[in-house]
Amino acid sequence: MNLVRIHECLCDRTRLRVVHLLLQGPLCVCHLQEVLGEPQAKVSRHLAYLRRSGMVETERDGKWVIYRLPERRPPLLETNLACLQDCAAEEAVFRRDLQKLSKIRGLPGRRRAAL
Amino acid sequence: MNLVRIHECLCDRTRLRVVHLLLQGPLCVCHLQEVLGEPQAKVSRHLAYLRRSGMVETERDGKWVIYRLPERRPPLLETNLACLQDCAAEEAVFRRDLQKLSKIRGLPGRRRAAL
DNA sequence: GACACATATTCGCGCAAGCGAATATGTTGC
DNA sequence: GCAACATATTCGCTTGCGCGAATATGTGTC
Repeated sequence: MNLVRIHECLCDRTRLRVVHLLLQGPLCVCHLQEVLGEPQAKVSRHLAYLRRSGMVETERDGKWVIYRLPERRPPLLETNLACLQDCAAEEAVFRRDLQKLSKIRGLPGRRRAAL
Repeated sequence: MNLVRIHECLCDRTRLRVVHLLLQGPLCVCHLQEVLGEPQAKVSRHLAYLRRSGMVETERDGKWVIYRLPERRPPLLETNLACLQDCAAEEAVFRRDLQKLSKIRGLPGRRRAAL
């Protein structure tokens, strides 16, 4: 995980939104899809990209796959994630994503995947 | 200047080194070239990229062209530059670049471009 | 085993990036 | 005007990206 890698992960709008959402905590793919409102294949491909880059980790929970930022993060990554956290408030997309996310989470939910 | 743009600027090793160097202050192209040790056309092309993206500004001083980070920076940019400043210490390339830069600057210099 | 749901992968495409080599443009000093 | 220096641009090429469409894989349920 070097600086170039990190920025490569974040230089696409969809991936940026994904990482930002994961800053709030682990999420299953279906929740990510719902918040992003992007086609399934697209989301999945970007998640694969992030996984290959070491930006996210996965864990299977029955039918679902949970994505999370790594627990132990090297300083480089930590610093950049903190930066993203700061910056996200500045752009409307991210604020909207957070709203959508909290709605989905607040839902009575026929599934309890990825809280 | 949105977040994606910023990360696009920083997702290439050469551009990352350029921006990091410019954090130390304005520089003329020839100094940048010397520190980077990359072919002229390559440096120039990446500088053009950064200029088109609004990441850097230029000013001509006789034969030389001086590149600098914008004086007035929107918060997004400022935050990310601070982040880069923090992170650069972690990777050897950047430390080496700083050393080379100070050597060049310390030089008796047949030119006084871009201090 | 068949089905439904969740997720991943493959394919074919268009497009932009990055590169070295060559060439063009701008500036200064004679 | 010409030579020398500084910088920018163009060309032709290869490579990787992001996409939608289609298909494959994995997992619970009946």
